[in-house]
Amino acid sequence: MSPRRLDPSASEKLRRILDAAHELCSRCGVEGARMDEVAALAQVSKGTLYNFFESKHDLFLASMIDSYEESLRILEPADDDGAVGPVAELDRILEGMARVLEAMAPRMTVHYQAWGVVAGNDQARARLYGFLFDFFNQRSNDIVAAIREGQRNGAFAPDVDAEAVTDGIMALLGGFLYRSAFDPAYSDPARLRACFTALLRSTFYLAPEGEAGHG
Amino acid sequence: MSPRRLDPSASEKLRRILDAAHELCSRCGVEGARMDEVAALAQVSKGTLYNFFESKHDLFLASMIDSYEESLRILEPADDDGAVGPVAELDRILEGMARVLEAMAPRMTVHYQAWGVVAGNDQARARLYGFLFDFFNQRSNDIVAAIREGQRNGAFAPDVDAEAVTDGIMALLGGFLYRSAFDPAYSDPARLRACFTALLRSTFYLAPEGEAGHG
Amino acid sequence: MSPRRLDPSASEKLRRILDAAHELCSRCGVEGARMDEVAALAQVSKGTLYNFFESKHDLFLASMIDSYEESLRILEPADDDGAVGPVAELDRILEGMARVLEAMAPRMTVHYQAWGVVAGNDQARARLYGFLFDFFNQRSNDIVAAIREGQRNGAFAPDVDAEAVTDGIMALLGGFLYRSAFDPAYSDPARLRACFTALLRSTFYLAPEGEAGHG
Amino acid sequence: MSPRRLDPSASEKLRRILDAAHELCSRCGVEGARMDEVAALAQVSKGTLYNFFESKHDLFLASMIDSYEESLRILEPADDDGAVGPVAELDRILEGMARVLEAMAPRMTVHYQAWGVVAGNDQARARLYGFLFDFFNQRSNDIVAAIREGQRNGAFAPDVDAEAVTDGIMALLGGFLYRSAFDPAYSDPARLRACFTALLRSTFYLAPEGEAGHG
DNA sequence: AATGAATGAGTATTCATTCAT
DNA sequence: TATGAATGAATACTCATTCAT
Repeated sequence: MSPRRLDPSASEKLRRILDAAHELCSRCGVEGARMDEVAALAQVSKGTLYNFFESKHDLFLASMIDSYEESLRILEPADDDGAVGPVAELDRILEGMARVLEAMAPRMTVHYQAWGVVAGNDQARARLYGFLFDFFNQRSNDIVAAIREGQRNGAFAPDVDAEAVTDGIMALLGGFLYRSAFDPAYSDPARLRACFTALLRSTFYLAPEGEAGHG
Repeated sequence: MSPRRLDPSASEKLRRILDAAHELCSRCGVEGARMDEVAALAQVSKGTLYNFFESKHDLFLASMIDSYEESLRILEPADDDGAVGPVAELDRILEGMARVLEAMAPRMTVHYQAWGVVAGNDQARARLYGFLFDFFNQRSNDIVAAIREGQRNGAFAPDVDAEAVTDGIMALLGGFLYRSAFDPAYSDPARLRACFTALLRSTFYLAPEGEAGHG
Repeated sequence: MSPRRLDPSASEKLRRILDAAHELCSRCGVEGARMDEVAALAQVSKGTLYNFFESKHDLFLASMIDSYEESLRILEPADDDGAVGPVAELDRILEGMARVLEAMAPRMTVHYQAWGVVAGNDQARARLYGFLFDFFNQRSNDIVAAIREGQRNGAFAPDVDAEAVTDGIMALLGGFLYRSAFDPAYSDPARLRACFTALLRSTFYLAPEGEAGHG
Repeated sequence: MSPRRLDPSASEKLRRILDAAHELCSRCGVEGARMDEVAALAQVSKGTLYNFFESKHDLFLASMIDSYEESLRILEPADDDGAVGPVAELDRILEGMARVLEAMAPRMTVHYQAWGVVAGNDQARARLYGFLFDFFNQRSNDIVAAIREGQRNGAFAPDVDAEAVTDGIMALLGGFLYRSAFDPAYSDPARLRACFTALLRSTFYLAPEGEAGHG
């Protein structure tokens, strides 16, 4: 009879908690954030926080990894736009990165704090580092594969060191993220795209240079 | 009459304090480090710490900026090796960056914590951000100037976007630093040099491509 | 229609709860025991605990008094073995005490904690102290009565201070209980019986000394 | 120049802390006592409490063991009153026990709480139990030695089981202590002395019975 | 009556900072 | 100027108790 308003499901609560932690972390830093405030902002009691997480460190680490994941989710939906060959594939990957920069830059203050949180806690560090290591390596593998495929079918210059170029592409993203933390100009995805163009297009795309390429 | 036991000079003490702070920061994180431990490791009393610094935050911020400066000092002495033109100048800059990576990578865990320390403290943040902003912009200006000089005297391709390439070069350093924090493979300067080669040489150095360049 | 799954009777549940409390009390102490654990061990919900008891203190106090009662129950069934005079009666009482020691010694760690629980709670203290006061005084009265009866009919020496001897007998039990908490040798009923023999028999039983006694 | 009022020495502070803990323990129980209150009562800061003790448990355990020691100290000074043989020696020991009862009875509420504190903490339990075990055994050895000596030189009846009597004497003290916790009548040393007289004198002192003894 | 997730008052403990010597 | 014992504000965390289902 009563509208039986379903108790906010556990996942809704978890969402509110993670968001509250993120918000406070970006406002005051992990050290400055208090569990009382997290609870108040998430509209749950402090006890409930501890039903979801073992400790403050646990909570904030989870919040920060969640924030990474949230920022990176932007890469995924594009997977199904019928990619038409390695050039388009690489374009798609680069464009994804520009969008990742856009999504992550406002969160860098929070992300960097993760290092403070995990320093001196081997388990937490392993978890965060593992997450980042895997993310970067998976992206790298995708890029290397696209370049090799392009070299095989003649779309890309054959003498390019695919691994070095891939390292460079990933590094460009990392470098913009790094710099955006203290220089907002580098959170602009257009600026990253300009880098891609300047450093990559002329280098190894044969097409933009007409049929000539480097040779 | 008294044995005139020479007090260790203030600068020696300061050195020991900064090093102790750095050491503890890398072992336990800023939050986990205690002033007691800093004092013990630096072989001074806790009171002495407060003769040098206003607060724990001040001390660790100073330690981290000192660590940055220490890592970047490697760039400076080379300034006087009679640079013979923009190509050599750029080579020198790139080589300096490889050495900076080598020097900074082992310290990244500490450096990243700076963000945690300064979050929620406007003054400290301004100081850290200002330091980094200035460092990166000065480097960028040097590089842009070298490229423009090279374009003016025909050493570099004229159609290259000097600013975008410069952003890219700086980003490569930043990106390697970022990634080295969780993937030791990226603290290897040889890997960064390989990136420079793959992404830059063929792009805008006219020389390696003969007098032809891109067109 | 419904399968009429018989709920375990309330008394069964109560039994499980009291036993669980006792078990945890002896493992971790009252302070260390948590209601969660009691509920889990008793296989009821936490809410059910509060249907039976007002509070944690109430529950543990009840558990401890129950444990006392359980240990002392051993004294009762013997009441009906046709006692044949004060000597046999006293023997029966002493033997009962040896059996009480045997039953209580393993529970002393728990019993002593009762004082911690009731300290600072006048009502609870009154309840526990009242219980113990009554038990000891009833036993004392029984013993005094037996001795006086024996003195009246010539079985015991007439010059013995019945009250002092009774205090002594009760104290022997109390003393063994006290010491058994930290020295397991004193939980051995044979050792208590040896005390009774050494201190009591020759003192005021006329019988063992032949018809002569002390005079 | 200034009166150089010596900082209260550490031992003075320690004394105040232990006494404050004892006081609060007897008023509210260990569980009910708060560190804030201990600090206030001892006129030190909470931090100082933790300079002396690892934890609340540690502090109260130390306070309780100190309280035992304090109560038992009453036994020691008498050692040098030229004891004139085993009868006087035993009298001295028994009188010491009566005085111990007098000193300890008001502290029993606190002493019993020790069990609550050490339950579930193996190390603390070992420390408390070890202390009590040693105290009781040392007293027992003294008593057994005095009885044997008396038997050797004919002062005591030779057929008395020295160990059993000793167990009994110690148990009388323990039993009075136990009972005094809930029945103040048993904190009266005269009542314990009456027990000694009733149970011991006629039993194995040869003297009071004239040359006759038991037979 | 039974459940157990949610609550939040209560407290032990920490550690940056001070200051008498 | 150096020391380090003392301080006490600050806060993570616990767990008895409640109550909607």
